Parts: sequence; C-alpha cells; structure tokens
Amino acid sequence: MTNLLDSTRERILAAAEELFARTGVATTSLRAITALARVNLAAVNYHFGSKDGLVEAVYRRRLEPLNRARLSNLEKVEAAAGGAPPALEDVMEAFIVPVVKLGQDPAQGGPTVMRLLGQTHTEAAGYFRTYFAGEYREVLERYQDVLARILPDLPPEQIKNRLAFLVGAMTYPIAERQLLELLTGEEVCRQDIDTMMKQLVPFAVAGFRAPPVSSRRKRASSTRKKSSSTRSRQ
Amino acid sequence: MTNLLDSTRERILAAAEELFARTGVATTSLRAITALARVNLAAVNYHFGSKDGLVEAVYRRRLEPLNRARLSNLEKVEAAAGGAPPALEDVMEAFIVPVVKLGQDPAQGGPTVMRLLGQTHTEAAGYFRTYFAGEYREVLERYQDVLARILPDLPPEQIKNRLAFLVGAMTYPIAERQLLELLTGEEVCRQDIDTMMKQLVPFAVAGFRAPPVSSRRKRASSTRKKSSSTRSRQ
DNA sequence: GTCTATAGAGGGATAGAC
DNA sequence: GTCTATCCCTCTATAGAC
Repeated sequence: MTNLLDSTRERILAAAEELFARTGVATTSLRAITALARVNLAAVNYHFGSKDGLVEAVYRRRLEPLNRARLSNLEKVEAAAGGAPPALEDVMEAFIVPVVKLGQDPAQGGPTVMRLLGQTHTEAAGYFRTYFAGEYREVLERYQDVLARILPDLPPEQIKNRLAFLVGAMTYPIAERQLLELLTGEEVCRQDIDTMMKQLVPFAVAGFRAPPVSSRRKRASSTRKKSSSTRSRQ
Repeated sequence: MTNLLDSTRERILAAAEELFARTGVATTSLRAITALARVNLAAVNYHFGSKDGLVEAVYRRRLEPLNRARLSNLEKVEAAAGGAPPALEDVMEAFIVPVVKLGQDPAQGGPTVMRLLGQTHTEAAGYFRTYFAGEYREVLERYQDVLARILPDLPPEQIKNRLAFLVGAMTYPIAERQLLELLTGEEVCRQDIDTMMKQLVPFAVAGFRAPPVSSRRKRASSTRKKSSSTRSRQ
C-alpha cells in the first residue's frame, strides 16, 4: 500500500484504463500501456502478475465502488420509505445515478470510465467472470427484490428482463458515444452523459410500469387496430 | 459468384461469424477460423484480401438485410396508416422484429448472429465505421422522423436519446445472454430471445410515451414526495 | 483456387543486473 | 522496485509450387 497517487502502480492503472476504454482490452498491448504511463515494461508483471491481472485490477477499481454505491443508495431509499415499497423513480435513480457520478468525477475516472464500463460486459467475459458475477449478482438480486414489491403484478422473469433492458439502455449510449455522433448527427453527443442519464430515468420508470406481457397470446388486450402488414416480411 | 452453399468462401464466413460471436473479433485468429472451416489458411487472404476484409464481409452479410427489413417494415407501417402518424407500437415492432427474425432463422445465422450483433458496436468501431455509419444512419433518421410525428411534444434530441436507449436495451440482453445466466440465476435465459424481444416492445412503447424531460429543472412536475437521501451519496 | 512454407512484425513474460 | 535484454510464441500476410 504505497500510495503516492503517482506511484508506478497508479500510473499503469490510469494508462491501461485510458487505452482499454479507447480501443478495447484485446487490442491494447502492455507495451502501449507502459509507454503511455512512462514506466518500464516489466513493471506490469511485477505489480499485477500478468496482463489478465492488470485487466482485473482496472475493472475492479471502478466496479467495486459503483456497485457499493448502488447497494447503499437502495438501502437509503428503502429506509426512507419505512416498510412501504419505495417509489419506482427513486429506485431507478439509485441504480442509474452512481454511473453519472462516476463519469462526472475525474478522481473516479471521469468520462473515460464510462466507455470502459460500456465495454465491461463484452470484454470482461473471458477475464474475470467469477469476480464479476459475484459482485454484480448481488446488486441485481437486491434490486429485483425491491422491484418485485413495487410491481407485484409483474412476474419475476419479466422484472429480470426489464432490468436487463435498463442495463443495456444505460450501457450502450455511454459506450458508443462516438459512434452515436456519426449516426445521429453529432448534436446528441454535445450534451453530456449526465443529461442523457437523467433522461433515462423517466424512460425506465415508464418502461417498468408497462403492463406485463401475457405469456400465451401476443398482446391481445389493447383496442388498437393492428396493421397486419408489420408482420408479413422479415 | 460461385454459390454452392458450401463453397470455401461460405465456410469461412460461417466459421468467422461463429468465432467472432463467441470471443470477439480481436481475439479470433485467422488460424482458428480456417481450422474450424477446415480450409487452408491462405484462403482467407485470397477471398477477402485481409482479416479486415473478412470482418467487414461477416458483418455486412447480416447488417444489410437487417437494416433493409427495418426500412421496409417502416414503410409498410406508414403506408397502412395513410397520411396519419402510425401507432407507436407498430413502429417499435418494425424496428425490433427484424432482429428476432434474424435470430430465429438458421439460414440467416440463427442464435449465433445475435451475439455478433451485440458486439457490433464495440467491435465494429475500428473496422468499418464508414460503411456502418452510412447504412445505419439512414435507418435511425427515418425512424426519428416518424417518431417525431407520433410524439410531437418530445424534442428531437430526446427522441434520439430514447432511440439510443432502445438500441441498447435490445443489444445488451442479446449479446450478454451467457453473462445474464450467471447473474440472474439462469431462468432468464431458458426463455429464448424471441420471448425477450417481444417483451421489449411494450417496455419501449411506454418509455417513448414518458413525458419529455424539461431542460433546466430536474423533473419538477410530479406530485411525489422526493426522498432527498437518494442524492446524498455517490 | 488451393496448398506449403516462410517472412516479418508484434505480442507476453522472465532472468538477472542494479 | 526498476531496468535491459531476450526468449519464445502467435499472429497476418505473401511468395511461389501445384
């Protein structure tokens, strides 16, 4: 625990995070990392054992506080509600806001981290499924439980699915900001991620409040006329 | 155009798709691809020029029909509505259903393609931004226009953002099925992607119908009491 | 069009001096 | 803890025989 904020260890972590976020883990070499960090190549193996060890350290440094914040936020929301189910909007914010905070605070990584998080799921798969699954799973389970109390008519599987939708809706725009610039004409991304994530809250709240999908029939309830042409072609 | 479905070219495409989907483009070597395809290593460069050429061909083969279907579906929905704005649900289905179809039809790639699509945005970035941007951009713009007519009170930037949320909500669960298994206890993924995507429709419809977020204040309208504790910690 | 053989670059890791 | 030098591996791409 030699913690000069500028120690070799820290410089490596920062450089690796930067490059992983920019071009992905697989395409980033230790040579590129140590060059950017202005540190010797062998230092990575000394401090982290291997490239995999470094990758895990980079992700863990950000994911742990993120998930802790999500859990503690949820506890606070529940406490404030007494025994009653908390407001759905509060729960959504408890989940989403920690990501925004992470991206706003340069000390926690700032905007760079956001892209890193976006790559988490694709990239991380091979590297540290075990750690990742453990940490993340607890968060999802806790949120699932609370959501089940707020939305008693929504079957558990549909709660899980909608949580997956939420994670995707949050991750993708963060990760693919640059791509979205190309695709949508750049104004989208002039706004910061901050704004975007705040707009995600009402979107997600409304999505969760949508009526459950009945399992056998395909949405039979509404009174709209169905334009059958929609279904005819691939 | 030698089109025996089992030509060397096709075998390479199939093997590459399989491996890209499983472990990503960067970590998949031409050696692994040609071994799986039971084809000579040099064949890749003969048929596709380079690894990048192969990557582009693999993605293009799936993305082109997908986006064409989205556009033609949208046209049909608009035609069926006469001059009036079509139903929001029809538009969402026009966008989402082609992905489901793709995943259902083994001839179009089947379940494998779904993971490939999930990696599209992260992976594709470096390879063929140009092609990708052109093709995809048209789709997003057309949907944007229609959505703007359906939801005249929602500012264009918020329509764009919500489209990004939708793409993420669709992409992530598809791409990370295996990860979701670990995280949520496996029942989620016993259901097929088919079911999941159908559940995405009402989620997205409700999300788009959520009231616009006013730009200056942070959601001042609702009558709920706000538990300020949510905001206190990171 | 298909194959073998190999060039040539770049990767991760480590031994051993300091 | 830091550095140099190097080992050994895998990769993409290509030349040239068939």
